[in-house]
Amino acid sequence: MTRERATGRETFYDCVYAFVRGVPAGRVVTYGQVALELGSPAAARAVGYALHFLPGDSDVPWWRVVNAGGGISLRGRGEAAEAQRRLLEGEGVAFGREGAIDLRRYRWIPPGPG
DNA sequence: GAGATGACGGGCT
DNA sequence: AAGCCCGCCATCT
Repeated sequence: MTRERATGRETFYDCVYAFVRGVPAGRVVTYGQVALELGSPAAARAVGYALHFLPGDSDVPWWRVVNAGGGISLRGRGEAAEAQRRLLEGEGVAFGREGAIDLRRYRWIPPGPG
C-alpha cells in the first residue's frame, strides 16, 4: 500500500494527489501532463497507478484526470468510468460523440512556479 | 537485487 | 479510424 507510507517522505504518488487536488472544477488534466508537472513526463503510467489507489471516497478529484485523448480509460472499471463522466458533466464538461472531451477547451494549465 | 503490477503514451499495420 | 505491441516510470512484494 502506498496510501499510508510511514516513510514520512513524500512519494511520487503523494505529489500526484496534491497536484490533482489543485485541479479546479470544470477543468481536466491528462496523466501525461500530471507526470510532466511532477518532473517525469514519462511517468504517466505511475500517475494512473497512483490514482488507482484512490477510492470514490477520496478527497482527490481523480475524475478530473483523463488520458491523452481526452477520454476515460479506467481499464476494467466500467462503473468508475461512468461515474467519472457523470462527475465531469456535472461540472460542465461536455463529452463528444467519441466519448472524449476537447482538451483544448477543458485542459487546466497549472499556474506554475511563478 | 529481481520480478511483477498498471486508471498511460506513442508508433506501426 | 481501430487494434495491437512495446517502452516508460514508480511502487510493492
